[in-house]
Amino acid sequence: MSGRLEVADLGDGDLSHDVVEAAQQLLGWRLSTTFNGVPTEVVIVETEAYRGEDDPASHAYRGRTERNAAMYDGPGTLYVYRSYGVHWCANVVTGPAGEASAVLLRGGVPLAGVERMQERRGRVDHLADGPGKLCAALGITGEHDGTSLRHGPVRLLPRRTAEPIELEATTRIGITRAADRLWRFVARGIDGSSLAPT
DNA sequence: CACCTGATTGCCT
DNA sequence: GGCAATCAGGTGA
Repeated sequence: MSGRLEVADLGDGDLSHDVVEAAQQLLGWRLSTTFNGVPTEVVIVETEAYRGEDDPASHAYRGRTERNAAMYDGPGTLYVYRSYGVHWCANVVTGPAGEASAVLLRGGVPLAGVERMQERRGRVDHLADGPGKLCAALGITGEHDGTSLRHGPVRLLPRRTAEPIELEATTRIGITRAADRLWRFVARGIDGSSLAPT
C-alpha cells in the first residue's frame, strides 16, 4: 500500500512512549558496534512498529516465550531474532515497560566502517538496506539479544541534526496479520553524505 | 524496475 | 508439520 507523507517529531530519545511514535522518532538515529576495535555505524532510515500483545503481527501477540523474552525487558533493550532460519533482525524495545512493544530496524545507510561492512556482507553495495542486511553489516547476532542499547555492545546514538525528518508511512512488510496498519516508516532524503562519519 | 523463486531453520500449533 | 517481521539472483518488460 502506498503511504502518506509526514514530518517526524524530533523526539527526546525517550523510548518509553508509544511504539508507533518511537518508530518515527528513531529515523535519523544511529546504530553502532565496535568489534575487535573496528567501529561500524549506520543511520536508521526505515523502521516498523510492533505493538506488544495487542498487535496480531507482533512476536509478543501470544505472550511471552523464550524467543521474545527480551521484548519484556523494558525500553532500550535490544531484541534480536532469527528470520526465515537464516538472517538476524534487530529491534529496539520501547515502552511502556512490560508492554513488549518493539521497533524493527529495517534499513540503514552506512556512516562509518564501510570496508568492514563490505567484508561482512561479501559485497560492496546494498550493505544495510534490509533488516537482515543491517544486522549482517554491523555484526549483530543472537548473542546480543537482550543487551542494553545504551551500555551494551550495540549502541543507539541520537541523531546529529535538528532538522525535521520527512517520512513516508506505509503498511508493514512481509506480514499477514494486521496488514492494514500504516506502521512502517521510511525516511526521505537521507543518503549519509551530509552526515560526517564518527 | 517489477515480479518470481529457492534456500534454510527455528518456532509455535 | 506448516509457516515465517528475508535475501539474492534470475527473468522479462
